[in-house]
Amino acid sequence: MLQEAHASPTFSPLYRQIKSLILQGLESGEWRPGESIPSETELASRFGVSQGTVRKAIDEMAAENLLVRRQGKGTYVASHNDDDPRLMFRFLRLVSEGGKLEASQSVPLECWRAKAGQEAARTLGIKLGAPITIIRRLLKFSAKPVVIEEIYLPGETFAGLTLEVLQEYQGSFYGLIESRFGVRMIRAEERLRAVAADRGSATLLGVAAGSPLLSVERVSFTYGDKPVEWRRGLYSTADHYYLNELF
Amino acid sequence: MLQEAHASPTFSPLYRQIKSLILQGLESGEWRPGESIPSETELASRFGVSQGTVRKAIDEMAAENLLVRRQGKGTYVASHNDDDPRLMFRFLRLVSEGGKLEASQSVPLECWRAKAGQEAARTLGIKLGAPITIIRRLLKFSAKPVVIEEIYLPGETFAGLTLEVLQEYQGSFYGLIESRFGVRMIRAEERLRAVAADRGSATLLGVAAGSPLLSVERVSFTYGDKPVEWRRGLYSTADHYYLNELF
DNA sequence: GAGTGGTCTAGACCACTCC
DNA sequence: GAGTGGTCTAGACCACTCA
Repeated sequence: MLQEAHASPTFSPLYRQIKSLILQGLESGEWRPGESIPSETELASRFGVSQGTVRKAIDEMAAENLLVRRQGKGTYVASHNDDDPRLMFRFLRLVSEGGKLEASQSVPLECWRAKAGQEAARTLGIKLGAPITIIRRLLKFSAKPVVIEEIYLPGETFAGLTLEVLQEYQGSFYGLIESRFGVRMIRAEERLRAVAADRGSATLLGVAAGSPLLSVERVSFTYGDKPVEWRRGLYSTADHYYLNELF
Repeated sequence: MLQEAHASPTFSPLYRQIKSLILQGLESGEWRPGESIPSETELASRFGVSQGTVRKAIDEMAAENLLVRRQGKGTYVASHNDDDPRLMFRFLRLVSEGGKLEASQSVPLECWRAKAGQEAARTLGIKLGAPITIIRRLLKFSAKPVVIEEIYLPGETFAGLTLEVLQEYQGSFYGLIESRFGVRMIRAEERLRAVAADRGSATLLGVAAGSPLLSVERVSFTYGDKPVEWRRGLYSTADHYYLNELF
């Protein structure tokens, strides 16, 4: 079953093999977001390795935000539907000028089907003309509109997504995607530029047309580095800023 | 010397105590950037703990980019004067539209002394009116100006810094700071906004006045979370973008 | 008190680098 | 071949959670 540690020319340490076995369990849905995975000793005996080896595998996955360890309780599959708002809005980097944490509110505006254009097809890795779902929404902080964004999703996977569903759901967008469609976002890339506000966006955000806005383009990935979301947001950075930590 | 693992109410595991001992060695200059620290076995016997405990301490420090492990050779103090450009320009997130790696070139414009104003004093944690050094410089990619920035440094520490020194130095700015003044940047926070180009910046960047620019404000920290640099950059994002990975 | 993750140890062996 | 970091094991004990 398991590769001998040093037998192969494409050498991969045992704990990485264990890691990818656990990953398989996550991908296949054997352990769902929010649930606990088996204990370290249980996994060790199941895979026929020592507890320390399982531990190292889990350590890495916890560092990648795939798993969450809770001492005395167990190890859990990370979820966007968590009590902790830092996990819930993991990907939102926008902070108010004062620095205090503000509750953000999502206001879905539209949701419709379309066919993938050149760019959407390329970034989402689907065929040109394949069905996609597009969402337009507004993000408000303290009742003030701060972000307007469009979200592009591969249509096959998200067939049941409607404006009503979006309006009803309490919690983060990724929480919805996860619990309703079983798709877990685990990683994203953002490309930031400064752009001038077009008329429509300016009106929605309550700024003058042509005023500078922060353009944030995001591609999100699920297991296996598969892209499953492409979005473009325009951020009004008068009273808020995009915070990034560098290490 | 070392705290018994479980004796104190302010419990701190052994490997964290080892970690802070190694950190002391870095802060005090016992081991300098680019040099190797003693081997794990050596440190283990010196601190009277097992190799595994030292290993865990070093693991964390390597994850924080304070140390670099090199199998078969040893563990080295991370440096901004490294062959690897990913370490050299660790904090620069700007990428050209094509995505290909471009050589960036720094063009120092001015360097003068001043007294800290309200904002500089607060962010750098120094007294109002304390001496500071200000640098203005241009960053070029493929000979095109893309970034104009001003850098504020607490003056005491960087007394010998002049325009000539900046012009002569080959390598990254943090490399210079590190080798010439012994100050290691280990962490930074960036605040991003979209702003309109003022006349002067527009001219230098070769864009129209009023066109949108990405404002990047950075505070850099050295050991002990002490702020030692405040800079504000204006990025022209016509042919480049700011790339950020989210996990 | 049973079960979980968290820490620490001691020892064996492998992979890599350099002489 | 000597020395370094990298992997793996087995076992002990601690801290935390929950019933």
